[in-house]
Amino acid sequence: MTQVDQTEAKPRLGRKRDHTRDPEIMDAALDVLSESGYDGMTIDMVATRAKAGKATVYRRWSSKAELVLDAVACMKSSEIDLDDLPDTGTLRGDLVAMIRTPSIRDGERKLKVMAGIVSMIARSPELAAAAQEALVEPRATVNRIFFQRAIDRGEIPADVDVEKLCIIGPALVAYSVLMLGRPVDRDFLVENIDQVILPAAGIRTER
Amino acid sequence: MTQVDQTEAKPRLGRKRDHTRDPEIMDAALDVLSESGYDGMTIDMVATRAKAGKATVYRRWSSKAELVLDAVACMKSSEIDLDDLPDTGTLRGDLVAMIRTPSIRDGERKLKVMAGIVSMIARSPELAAAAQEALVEPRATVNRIFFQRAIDRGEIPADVDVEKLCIIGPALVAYSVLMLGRPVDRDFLVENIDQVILPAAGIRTER
DNA sequence: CATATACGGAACTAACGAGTTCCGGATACC
DNA sequence: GGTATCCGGAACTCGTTAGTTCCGTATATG
Repeated sequence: MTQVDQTEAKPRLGRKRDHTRDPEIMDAALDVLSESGYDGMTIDMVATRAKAGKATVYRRWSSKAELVLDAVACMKSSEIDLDDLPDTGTLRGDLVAMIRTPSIRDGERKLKVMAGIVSMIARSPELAAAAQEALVEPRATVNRIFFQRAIDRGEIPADVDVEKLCIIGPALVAYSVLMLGRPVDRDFLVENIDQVILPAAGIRTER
Repeated sequence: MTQVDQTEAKPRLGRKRDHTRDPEIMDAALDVLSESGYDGMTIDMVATRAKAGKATVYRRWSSKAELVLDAVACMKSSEIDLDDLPDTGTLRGDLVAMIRTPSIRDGERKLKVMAGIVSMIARSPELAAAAQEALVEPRATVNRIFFQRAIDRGEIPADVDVEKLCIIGPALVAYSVLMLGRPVDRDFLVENIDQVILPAAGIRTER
C-alpha cells in the first residue's frame, strides 16, 4: 500500500454519503476557471484542487462543458437578499453604499470567470445564458431597484433610460479590469458614480 | 561576427516573393482568432485560410504565441490619419462623426479578437501590452483629441477627467457585445454619446 | 537552361488532455 | 462486525495539435 497509514490517517472528516462533494468540486472549478480560462482548465486541476479524483468528477458531470455550465450557473446562488439592500434616501447614497456591500459586489472572481469564458460565449448559447443570468443580471437588478427608487421619489427624471444606466457601472469595471488590466479600487468606483452615472441620470454634480 | 550588410544583392529572393506571405498569414490568423479564440485557433486553420503550408508559418514565427502576438500588434498599423479626423466645431458633432468613419471604428473584428485573447491577457504581459497598444489605445487617442479640442474652445470644463471620458464609449461597446451578446448599431452609439458621454463631460442635453 | 530559393503540402513525432476503467480502502448503516 | 456504497487515485485509451522534416515544384535571376 503506497497510501498513508490508514490507522493513523483516519481522523479525516466523516465521509458523507451522497454526492456532497458537488459544491467543493464546482467551487474548485470556478477557481481554476478564473485562473486559467476555459481551455487552460483541466479536469485534473479541478479534481486535485477539490482533493477529489477525476472519476468522482465524471460520476457527477458527463463532460467538462457541463461542469463549467453548472458551476457558472451556481454562482447565481449567492442571491441578493432584498432586505440587505441599503436605502439611504438618495441615489448617490445607495450607489455608494452598494460598493461597500461585499455580498453584492463580490465581483473579483466573477469578473475573472467571465474573462475565462468570454471566448466561449459567442459559441455556446447555453453558457452565454448561464453567464448572463449568474454574472450579469444580478448587478443590473440591484441597480434597477436603486434607479426606480430615485425615480419614484422624484430625484431623477422619470424618462431616463434605466437599462443603460444599469450597464454603465459594470461596463466601466469590466473594461478596466479585463481590457486595461487595471485594478479596481473604491475610489475608482466612486468616481464612476460621481462623474459618469449620476450625470447620466440627470443629476448635476458640483465640480 | 554580427552580420553587417555585405553583398545586398546575394541574399535576395529566389522566388517572386521573399516573405511577402506574412501579411496574408497574419490576416488569416486574426480571422481565425476572432472566430475561434486563442485556444480554438490551430496553425493548420491559419495556414489553410491563408492558402499556405504550416511549414511556411513556422519558417517565419517560432510559435503560435509569437504569431498571435505579432498579428495583434500589427492591427495597430491601421493608423489614424490625423487629417482624417472630423472637426465639426462641437464635441457632439465630432463624436457622432467618428462613429461614421469606418477607418476609425472598424471595431467589429478588433472586438472579436479582443474576446479571443482576454483570458490570455492576465497571463501574458507581452500580449496584454500588444493588445493595449493595438486595440485600446487608438480609440482612446481619438477621443482624447476631441475632448481636448472641446476644452480648448471652452465647450466643456477644463477640469474634466479626460481619461475617464475616453473610456466610457469603448467600455459600453465592449460590455454590450462581449458580455451581453448584443449587436451594436449606430443608434446605440449615438445614445451612448447623448445619454452618457456628454452628460459626463458636463454638457446638459435636453431630454 | 541552370541554379538557388521559397513555397505548399503531406507525413511524422511528441505531448497533452478528455474521458474510462479498475481497485483498495474508508464510511455509514444495520 | 458485516456489508453495501461511495470515494481517491492510478493506469489506461484515444483524439488532437504544436512543432518538425522532407520533397516536389514554381519562379526569379544570370
